[in-house]
Amino acid sequence: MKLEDAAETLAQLGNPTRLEVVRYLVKAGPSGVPVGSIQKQLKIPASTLTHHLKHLKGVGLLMQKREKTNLWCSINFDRLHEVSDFLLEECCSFSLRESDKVKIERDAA
Amino acid sequence: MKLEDAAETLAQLGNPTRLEVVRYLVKAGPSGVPVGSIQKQLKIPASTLTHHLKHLKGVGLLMQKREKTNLWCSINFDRLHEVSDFLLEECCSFSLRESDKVKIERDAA
DNA sequence: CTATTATTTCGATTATACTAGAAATATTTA
DNA sequence: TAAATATTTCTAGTATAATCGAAATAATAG
Repeated sequence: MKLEDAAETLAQLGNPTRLEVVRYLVKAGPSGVPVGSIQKQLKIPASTLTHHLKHLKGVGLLMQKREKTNLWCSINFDRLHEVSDFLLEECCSFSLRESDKVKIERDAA
Repeated sequence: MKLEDAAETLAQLGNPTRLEVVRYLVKAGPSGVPVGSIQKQLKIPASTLTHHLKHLKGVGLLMQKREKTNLWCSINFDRLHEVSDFLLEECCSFSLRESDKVKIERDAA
């Protein structure tokens, strides 16, 4: 993943309203939910929601599929993994959490 | 990690210049590097760099330590893990990458 | 075709972020 | 104290984003 793409994706995730939508879609799973359900559940004005969904779609985090009058939205888990991976790329040897370090010390003792 | 904090942290990571700094610091490891080294290596104007470092520090991604005239900067790996974890929280059952799915199918065959 | 439901576009307001040059401050060395 | 190096503050221009009501468009059902 290129730095510019990762930055753009992270920027889109960096809006509270959008992150709330993303979290909702993550919980919803691969089958997704209609736009209207997101709107009602999270109480986001329709026009605002459309605006944010366009952003999420723009960076490939959102997949959409029409069925009757409803537009079903689902998260692109692979894309979410990609950006998550980018953050920890090339830091393997340094990336131990404090909690993990404690665990190692305990094992050694 | 609260959604608002995660969003704010992701937003800070979402700027290309800052993400470049973060990547540089991740590669540098726990010992870190002085502000001036970042500035020369990444060719970021000093005032711009200070501005961005302040942002990164503000969300706890950056740690600083003075030594003589140099201010050494290092990444807070724990914080980086936290935000990375947030993205995939509560999606365990759905979070398999396509590549992993293929592997499972192959094992089953 | 009309009514109903779902979603998007338009338009306007308001706020916030990015950038970097110049000057200021701090810290060390001579 | 003076000079050198490192970093920050100040300031200002420019751009981009968030928000949402009202109106418009799509898609289906009756």
